Amino acid sequence: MHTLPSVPTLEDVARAAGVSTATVSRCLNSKKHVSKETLERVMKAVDALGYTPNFNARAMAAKQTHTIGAIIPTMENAIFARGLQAFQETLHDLGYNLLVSSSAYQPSLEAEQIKALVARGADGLLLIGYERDEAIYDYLERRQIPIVLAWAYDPEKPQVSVGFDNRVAMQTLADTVISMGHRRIAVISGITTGNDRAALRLAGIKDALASHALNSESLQIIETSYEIESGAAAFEVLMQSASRPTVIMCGNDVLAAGAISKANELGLRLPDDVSITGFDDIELATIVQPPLTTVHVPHREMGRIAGQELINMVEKRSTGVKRQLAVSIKMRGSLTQV
Amino acid sequence: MHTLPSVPTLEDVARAAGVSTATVSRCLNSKKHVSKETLERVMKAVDALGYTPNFNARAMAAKQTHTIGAIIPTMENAIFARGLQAFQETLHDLGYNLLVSSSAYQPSLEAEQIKALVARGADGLLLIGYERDEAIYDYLERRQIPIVLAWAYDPEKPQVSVGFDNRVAMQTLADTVISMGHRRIAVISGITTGNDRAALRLAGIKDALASHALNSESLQIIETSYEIESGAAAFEVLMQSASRPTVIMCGNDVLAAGAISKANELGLRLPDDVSITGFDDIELATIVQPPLTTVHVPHREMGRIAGQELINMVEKRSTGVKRQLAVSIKMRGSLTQV
DNA sequence: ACAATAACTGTAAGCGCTTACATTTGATTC
DNA sequence: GAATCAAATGTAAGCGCTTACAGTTATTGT
Repeated sequence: MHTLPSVPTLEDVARAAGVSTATVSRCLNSKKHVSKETLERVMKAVDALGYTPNFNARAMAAKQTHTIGAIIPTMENAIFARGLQAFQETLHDLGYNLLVSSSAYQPSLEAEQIKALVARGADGLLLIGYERDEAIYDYLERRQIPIVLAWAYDPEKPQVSVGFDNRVAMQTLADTVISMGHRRIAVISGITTGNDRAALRLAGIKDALASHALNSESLQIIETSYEIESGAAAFEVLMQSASRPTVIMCGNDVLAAGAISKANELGLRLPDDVSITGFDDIELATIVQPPLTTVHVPHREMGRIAGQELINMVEKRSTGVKRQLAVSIKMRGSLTQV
Repeated sequence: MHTLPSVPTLEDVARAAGVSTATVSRCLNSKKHVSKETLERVMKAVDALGYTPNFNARAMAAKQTHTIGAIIPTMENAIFARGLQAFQETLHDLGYNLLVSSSAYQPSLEAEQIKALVARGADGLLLIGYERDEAIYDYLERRQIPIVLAWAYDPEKPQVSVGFDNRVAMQTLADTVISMGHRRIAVISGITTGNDRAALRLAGIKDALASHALNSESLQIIETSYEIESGAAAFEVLMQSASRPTVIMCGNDVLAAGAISKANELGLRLPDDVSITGFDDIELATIVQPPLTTVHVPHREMGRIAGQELINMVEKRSTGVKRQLAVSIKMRGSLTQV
């Protein structure tokens, strides 16, 4: 027969060390105002009992959790992986933890997750892009929860963001494509509803067409979810159309990877039969055959800066400064002259 | 001048609805023992105030959080993505939330994360593989936190697990490889220290060699981290060796993808110049060129069953039943006769 | 008409911490 | 040696919830 597995509390530690709970708490946190001997004795008791502070109790009493929440549209592919990794490393260095959840690209789910994270006591939030209900911004404002938006940058918007101009970035890529002689351009875009990045990238392509005095009416566009299979399916549809495109510009690398793998499956020769471009420059872009021409995004830098900026706000060292990052075109084998 | 942004509490709702806090709490939770009119009135107040329950306070009072923790070795690639997705969907259906963190394949970090998740009040935990310090199992036992281990299965071990026999699975693949005439076999394995899955997969290959009366002394093995670049680097080394292998068996699909992309980069023709195999059958396996021959793992099924099993344990409906899942060999273009 | 029962609702005691404030102790100053 | 001050520690009041228990009212049976 053995005793009930009771979890040790602060009080147990205090009793074991022969001090008050306040002293134990001070040992565990500030470390100030405690004599060296006491500290040692308390720590010994902590070890002996295998004590771990109860996070929820601590959060409730201290009204801060040292945890930051992040809500990204998807975890299923690597689009946000590298940036988030850098974000989390930065937070870790600054003494914060990260809680991540995914909204599956659904605004309503995102709203839910935001509330859940706030209810859990998140000290700050990282969100992707600008587009969301005004009520959510109000909600966060009211609870004084600092947020930074990543993967987007718009000087006009009031929110603090760390990112790049999706529209101009894609326009630049499209300019390159056009200058390489392509005229029959097709687009596999992400769903633009509720996703400002997808919408802006598409707009960027249209901008480029317009600036070259090309008609964007005839631009073939398929909007589909950001998944490999969707990219593959869309590619097949586009290649069956009457006027086959000479290039297919994809809203991100995942769609492009799907397109490339479908092309290989269909026995098409890339880039001679058709050129393909992506966006993001994730690992996948270098794995596919041929390697993908894409827009390089400084994921790690973005994550790192977002982390610093957010903690600055959380610790009230700043009210947040917007940061625009530079992107660049990464030329690889999937795009060729026509 | 506007009022301080104070967050509404249960008490505020109670006051607004003209009832006691207990009643509000009942409305929000059990819904039983409350009259219809009261419920309605309370809900109206909840809406009006924009009230969201404080998770930490709730956790502390109720001693359960309806959240499950999962610690996976990495989030940087998709190895665990699909399984985890299914796991989380299952939890969601059962009314639970998921908190995920990554141990970066480091046992000490995993231990830390486990404690953090427990401190946060996780009702149960999903862990990958068996190999970890006994002290951790004791710790969890003492706090009565149910766990299920996934991605591994060993009837001898006491812990509840949902997975497959990594050793036999890899042995089966190696058998196939050998029966296709390959004799000069090389291996790119994950780091086996602290990773039972990697170690067992490697052992499986040796088993196959032994059963074909082949000498495993001459087996070339490179142990490296589970990353694309590592796979690429290891591939290059192996192909420079005096007796070039005719096949390179990789510890997982990520390493294999790295190998394949390096092969393409080097201008090698696959699978004629060298065959390559993987393990896991993640999306990447179908994207690479040629598509990867690999061991198919039923990720979604594994995640789903793990979720059900764990919640059964959390809700004390069962003390947990181990589940072995079947895997299969997926033949694709990267493996050919020699 | 009255007791017994059922259906709601309220009271208040924690849950395990942090921290403002009070107290004690020991060192320092004149 | 009394007064002053700083450092270390203790006391106790919450933080925002849940829930056992008690109390109230309405309903039912006889």
